[in-house]
Amino acid sequence: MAEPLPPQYTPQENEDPLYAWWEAQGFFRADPHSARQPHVIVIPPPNVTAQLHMGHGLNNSIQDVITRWRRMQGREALWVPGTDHAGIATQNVVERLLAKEGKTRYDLGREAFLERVWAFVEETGGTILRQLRAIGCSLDWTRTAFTLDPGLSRAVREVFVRLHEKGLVYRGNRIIHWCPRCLTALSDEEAEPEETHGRIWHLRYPLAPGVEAPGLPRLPDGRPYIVVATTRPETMLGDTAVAVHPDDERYRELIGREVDLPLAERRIPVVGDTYADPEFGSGAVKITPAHDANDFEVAQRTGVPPLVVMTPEAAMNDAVPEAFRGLDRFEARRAVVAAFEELGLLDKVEEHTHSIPHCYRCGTIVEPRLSEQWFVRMAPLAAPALQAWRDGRVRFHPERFGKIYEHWMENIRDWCISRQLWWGHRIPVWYCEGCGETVVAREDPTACSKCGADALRQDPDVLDTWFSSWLWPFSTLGWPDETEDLRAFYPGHALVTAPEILFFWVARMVMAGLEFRGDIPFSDVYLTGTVRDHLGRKMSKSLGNGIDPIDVKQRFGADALRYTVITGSGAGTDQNLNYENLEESFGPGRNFANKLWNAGRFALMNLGDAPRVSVEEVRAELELADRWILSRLSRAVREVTEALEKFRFQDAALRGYDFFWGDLADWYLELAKPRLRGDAGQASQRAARATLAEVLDGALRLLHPVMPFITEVVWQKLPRAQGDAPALMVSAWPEPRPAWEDAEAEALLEELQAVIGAVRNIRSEYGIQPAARVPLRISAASDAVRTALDASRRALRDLARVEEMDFASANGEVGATAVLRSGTEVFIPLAGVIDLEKERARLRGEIERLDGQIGGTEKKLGNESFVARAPVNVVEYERGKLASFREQREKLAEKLAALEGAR
RNA sequence: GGGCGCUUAGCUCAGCUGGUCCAGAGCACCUGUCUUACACACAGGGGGUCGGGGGUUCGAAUCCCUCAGCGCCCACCA
Repeated sequence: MAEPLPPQYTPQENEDPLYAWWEAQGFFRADPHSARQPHVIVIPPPNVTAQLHMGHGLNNSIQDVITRWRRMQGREALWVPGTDHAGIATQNVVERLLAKEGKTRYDLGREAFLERVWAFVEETGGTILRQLRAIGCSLDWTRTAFTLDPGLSRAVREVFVRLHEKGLVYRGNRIIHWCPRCLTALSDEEAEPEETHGRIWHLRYPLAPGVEAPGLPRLPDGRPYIVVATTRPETMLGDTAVAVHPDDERYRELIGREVDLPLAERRIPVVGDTYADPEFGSGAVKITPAHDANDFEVAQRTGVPPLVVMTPEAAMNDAVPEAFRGLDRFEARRAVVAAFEELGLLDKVEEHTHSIPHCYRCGTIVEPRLSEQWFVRMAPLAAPALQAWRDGRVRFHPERFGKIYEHWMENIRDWCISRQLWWGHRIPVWYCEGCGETVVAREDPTACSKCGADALRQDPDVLDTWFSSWLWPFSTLGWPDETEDLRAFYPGHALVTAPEILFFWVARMVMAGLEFRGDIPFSDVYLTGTVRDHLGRKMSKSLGNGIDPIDVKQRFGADALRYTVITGSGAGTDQNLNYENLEESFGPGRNFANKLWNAGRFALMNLGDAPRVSVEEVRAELELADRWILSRLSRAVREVTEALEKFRFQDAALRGYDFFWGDLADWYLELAKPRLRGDAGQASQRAARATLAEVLDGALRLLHPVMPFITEVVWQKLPRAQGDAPALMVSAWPEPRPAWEDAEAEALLEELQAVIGAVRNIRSEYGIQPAARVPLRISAASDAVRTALDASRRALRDLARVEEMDFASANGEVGATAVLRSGTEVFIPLAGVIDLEKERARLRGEIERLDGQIGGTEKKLGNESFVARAPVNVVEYERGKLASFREQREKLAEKLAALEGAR
């Protein structure tokens, strides 16, 4: 006889050892030689130095639900783990550490700095992978990947070279987003716009001497001027033209003439370009080609030269007059405005709200800057990726993200992939110091391919971190080699991630998959919502409003964590969790785990170690409750499976919960108790045991993907069916059993539940003591119902505490009646059960009290001065109260009438 | 400036393609109960004019229009 189990489940004692056992058994490993159909998910690689947060908790729980479900369905389920080197993010972290020592990366030099980063990564990296184990993720750890691994680095280089060979990678001098703090170029996606209140300054640029312009306003000294507007006055120091619309009557004759650029004391031309909108402002635009993307294009079209006026740190450089040199861009802004004011050239200043791009890693305002960078030509890659969505080969959950994907693909812009960082994949490009040739190569070259010189200098830049991420679905499987893994596990199936990285990552993976493997990397993209706090704010370190999943695990268990995040929101829907009240958020999951534990305990007490009897063997002995719960199970199986197939994880989990708690625990176990005790004879006991074992087993399977630990713990303790798997996690997903589905049994049991409910309600309404048993008279709605109720006398006795049951009508007796929806009438005679006199007196008292309040309320409403002063809603509130008092009174009067035998 | 999403009990959320699961669940609240699986539980109960307004329909939380609040995405209006 085993030790009796404690009445409370302790996840802390069970989870980690169980995970270790699963792993040791090799259950997480996927075999490329398997004959089973594969099912593949690649994890969105977290930053290598990241700590697990609730967002990870959510999306990894969902990935694990899918993976565990598919594995149980008999698929060769592979979930690939790994981490991302997170170029700019990780480099920033280490640079901040260095700053504490008063050093910069330049003090160390490139090599020593990289050593330092590697040391940091080795020290802190991998934490998050351990944390994923802690919450039960069934990842195949033998395939753990890192974006800077030699294999993945080779993939990166291969891709760069191939794209270069196809002419899809190019080096260009263009306006890019530049972060003056990180000192690197950023992609368009890495510059995050943020609504900002600011100003727009209107500046006067005087025309060069001798230019006639009759229509223009004039300065006090008589010179005509053009007004241009800008939100960044400091950039005027880099102006090299003023643009007007070619058809704009006001300025047409000025095109080709010049204006005197104030402060800079340069003369710049007026050019004609359709970019200038005659409707906007004065219709004239200052052109700063080196610091504005549109201006750059205008300059290209009109042949105006660019002039860089800022340093990489966004201070004014030597190209500007001495007074402004060295000033930070914002200081320079004030200085420029002040100078214009002083010169009487500040036309006006207006409040202005617009979006300003910020660096997605450090929040610094990004500066557009003319710079030489490497780009990927995206249009040719986007076309097939867009087609894949249009063909339905790639689907989004929820669907609306498809339109967002489409819009981005249709308006795709070239991707700036070079970063002026040190941490990352070095760009595989060398420049020959001899002949100036550019060498792009898979292997580090030793000599120039053109002139043979050995004086080669590698491009100092590294690649955007997403340039390795976009290859993740196949680089993790060994590409560019044709590995067994690649053949077996590409293309994959599902991808689960946050909508924030739809463009950064998801869209680009589709492009890369199609370009380099000729096939989509996955067919279904599930976008989670964002985890927020109870005030709707995004959880963040700086706000201190985060919830640590590991803390939740320690206090409530990993299953509770998973249950909460999975049931907490649907696809693309945000989830609010209160960090100040974890009990509210995670208590229900813990309680449910405890419910499973206790149902297991109950089963163990009743089934013991006896070999399991199948339901088929006792088919003839099955009773109503057995047939009912088997029918319910089959339907639950069908519905949970359908929900999973539709990526509706919330529904799947809640449906499993309802079946387990609402049907199995609340009703079946209670109905089966006396039979399991043997009160109803051996045959009935056998049938109940077989059914209990079957249904509990099925329920645990259904719930395993959501709550893997507790379900496995319980399952392991239960008697195993012949030939079953060694663990729940590798056992078979249940199938619906049409043969078990029994509409009649469901209808009859529903009726029994309604009768029991009615009796319980009456007992509670009349305050009948729990110990007291009541007689019951029933007039059944039909013969079938009558037969079923007749057979359920024991259940009525035990669950409703009925002492005797007659099929008879009330017959003028004093008591309480309930009429069920089916028409069945339930009547409890109350004489002798409660003190009728006392109850009548109580009811009369209640009615009197209500009458007083009703009268009082009416008087109040009739008071004109009150009505005149009160807001309308108060009056309506009072009316509502009055109506509810009347309703209550009516109910009480009915009850009283019944007790007076006047029905 | 475009596009999209959300707004259902005090809280967190279900309610799919309009009418037998339509007003639901869990938590919280009230009343009983330690009934030998579970008080992390059991039984019963109170509570919402489904954001406001209008419309379509025999009938709408569910479809359409509009307004408001919140949030997200995209965009070169200086």
